[in-house]
Formats: sequence, structure tokens, C-alpha cells
Amino acid sequence: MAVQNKVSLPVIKRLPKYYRYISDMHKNGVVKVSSSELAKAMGTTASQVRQDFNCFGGFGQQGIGYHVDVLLDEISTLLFSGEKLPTILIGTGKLGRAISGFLTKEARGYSLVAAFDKSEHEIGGEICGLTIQDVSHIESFCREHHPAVAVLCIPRSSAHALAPTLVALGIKGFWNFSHYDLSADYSDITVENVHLGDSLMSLGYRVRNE
Amino acid sequence: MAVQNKVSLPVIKRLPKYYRYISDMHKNGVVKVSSSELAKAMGTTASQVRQDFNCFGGFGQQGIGYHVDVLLDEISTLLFSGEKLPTILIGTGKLGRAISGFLTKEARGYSLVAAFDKSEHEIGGEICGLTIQDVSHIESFCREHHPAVAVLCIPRSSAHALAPTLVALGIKGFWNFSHYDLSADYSDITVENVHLGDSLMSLGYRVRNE
DNA sequence: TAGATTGTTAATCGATTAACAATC
DNA sequence: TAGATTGTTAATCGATTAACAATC
Repeated sequence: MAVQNKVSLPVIKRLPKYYRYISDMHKNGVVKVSSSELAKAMGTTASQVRQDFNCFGGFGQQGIGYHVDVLLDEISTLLFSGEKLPTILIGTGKLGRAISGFLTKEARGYSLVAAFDKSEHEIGGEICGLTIQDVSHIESFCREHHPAVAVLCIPRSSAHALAPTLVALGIKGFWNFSHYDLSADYSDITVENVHLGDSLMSLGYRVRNE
Repeated sequence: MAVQNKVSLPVIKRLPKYYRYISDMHKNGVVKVSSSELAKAMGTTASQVRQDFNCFGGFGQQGIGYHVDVLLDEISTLLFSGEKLPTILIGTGKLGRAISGFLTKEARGYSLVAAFDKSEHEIGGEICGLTIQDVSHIESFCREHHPAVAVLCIPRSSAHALAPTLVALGIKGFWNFSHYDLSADYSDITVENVHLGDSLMSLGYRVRNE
């Protein structure tokens, strides 16, 4: 299985949705599913389902369909295989606390290894079982522990200031809640942007104008 | 100006980013900008900038470029014109608190008018200056106050259970943090999904496999 | 007028959908 | 074998990019 030479971003972004629907089916005891059944449930087309799965080598059997457990295994492997990604949180405000709670309690494949803030008020405090460190210690921490992912819950200016350091220290992935456009300034890193402001603005536009 | 018959979703989703960059330029005293300058700053192409702006009638002057203040005005009008959207929050856990804080303090164009939860522990408490109400009162509240937007910070099962009621009560826009796929089950409503789980999974895939 | 840069049409590119041969 | 459904190739669709005439 698995040829996955350059799978396109739209396909990758659909993987979690497949994972959600197939997990559900598995929980509900569904054993076998066809591309058209899955497509109907998910609101997409059978063609797309088959094209997507075939990006990773194809998980089905001609004439039969897909075994739910095989599908779940394959997609889980794609999404979660290997070591947990050591992750640091930067910014322990309200949003940082909610997000790190989610990451440690509900997400799979990540391990929160440190949290940083610049405020005296936060440093020394506790978050997800970790002691909040002064962000000025971030460089020495990264040199020693080599985290792979950074979660940015800080304002745009701070993110802009910190980004070159983090990239130089070998951070490969950013879960970016700041409004700074990381992807514009760096290549060779992976960024998932969660721009709450952008999201609200486009929602507003559509509610008002559609 | 403004012809905007059916502007495509990719264009709409780019509006907030234009807004951010143009706001910045305005703050920094930039008076005039060409499509190629703006494109370079934003990491896109001059063609796309001009195509995008022309979806809304075109904001520039041939031979000259775009006036930053005109651009900012036009895009602000598109994004924020008219009444603030009356908005309700459902789910006042950690995430709900962070998100409603963002909506009331940092976002434009929205007005949080009520917050609901189902937990005894939350009901009667305070959030963003509002008293948290029992979610069982949501129907009568909506009949009286006609909110336009609902922010869903509740688990998937609750969202699934509540959605038909909310849609029937006339909610037009959903800012959906639950993992329930609203868009699959309803049309005629506008949904902005913030699927944190999906976001983390696709980040993980890319960090591991790229 | 000449240079610059838009607005807009045309070409390209990529993603989605349809079709069908392979095969269980 | 016949029916079903995949894997995969071909056609379509839409979005992005390029080109160029309009015009400031």
C-alpha cells in the first residue's frame, strides 16, 4: 500500500473527515461500506471517495467495497503513525488554555512538553500539568528538547517577532492562532492557521450578503 | 460599485486577509498601492488581486493603482456594513469562554446577546457581562429576540440534537466549533466550521509525511 | 504624449466528476 | 457466471494566471 507521492492539500484536508465518519461507523458496528454509501453520508461523491483513497494506494476490494476496520486502520496510520509529536504552547491566555486543554485531552498524536508566556503573572503558574516558563527560555529549551510543533496563542506582533527563532530552532509545524501570516514569510514549514478573526469576518459577509 | 452577483467562496474567504493587510498599510500611512505591490506583500499574484477586487466592481484607477483609504472603506463596507449581527453562544466551557471573549472584545460586526449552557454548574453564572441561561430556554429566547448567528461550543451530539431547532428558529449563520457537520444536513444556512480536531490531524499528517 | 496600471478577456492549471475496464 | 463495485483513465468544471486593450 501507500504510494503517496505528493498528495494534494485538498485531499489531506479531507482525511480527518473520513476518519470521523469511519470511526463512527466502526463504533456502530458497520463492517463494510461502499464508496457511494460513504459519499452519501458525508455529502460528497463516490468518485471523490475512490480518488482520495487511491492517493494512498487504495484500501478496497473490487466488487466488494471497503472493510470499515481496514479503512480505519489505514487512515489512522496515515494520521497518527509513529511517535507523538512533541509540542510547545506559546501564550497561556484564555485561548491558549482552551486550546492546550483540547490538545492534551482530546487530540491524538501530540504530546505537550512545555508552555511559555511572557507575562510575570503567568510564569510559574500551571497549565495542563506543566509549569509555565518565561518565553525568554524558549531557545535553550528547544535546543535541549527539540519540539516538533509550536502552538501560537499570542498576538500578531509577538508571533512575527518569535517566528524566525522558532523556525531556526527546527520547529516543523505551527498551529497558528495568531493573526500573523507565517506561511507568507517561511517555506519548508507546515502551518495550520486558525484565524478566528478571518473566520468571523467571512461568516459575517455571507450572512449579510447571501 | 458592487455588482457581486454570486461571488465565489474562495474570493470571500480572501476578503479578511485583504482587510488585514490594507488596514496595516492604512495605519502605516501608506496612501496608494498597486495590485502588484499588494500581491507581493500578501504572497499572491497581481492578477488575483485585480480579479478579486473586480468581483465587487473594482476599486482602482487605471494607470494609478488603488487608494488605500478607498480600498479600506470598500472592504470594510463589504465585511461590516449594516447592523451588528445579534449572536448567541451555546456552550460556556473553556472554549466557549475564550471564543466569546474574542467575539466581544476583538471582533467587529457582532453583538453577543445571550449565552446558554445545560450544566447546573454554569447556569446563572456570568460570561462577557451576560447571565448564562438554561439551554432549555433557548427556543423562547429566539422567538422573542431573533438572533442571526449561533456560536456552537458544545460536543457533537449536542450540536446534532440542537441544530434542527436552531435552524427552524431562523438562525442564519453558525460559527461551529463542534465536530458535527452542520453543512451536510442543512442548506440555506451559512456555516463557518472551526474543526480544531481536523486542523490538528491534518497538521500532524503534514509534519510527519512531508 | 508616454508610462503605468487597471479592468477584463483568454489561456492554463488543478481539482472534481464521470465513465469504464478490471476483478472480486 | 452475473452483479457489484473498485481502481483508473478521460472529461468537465472552476479557479488561477497570463495577456492585453482601455484609460488615467
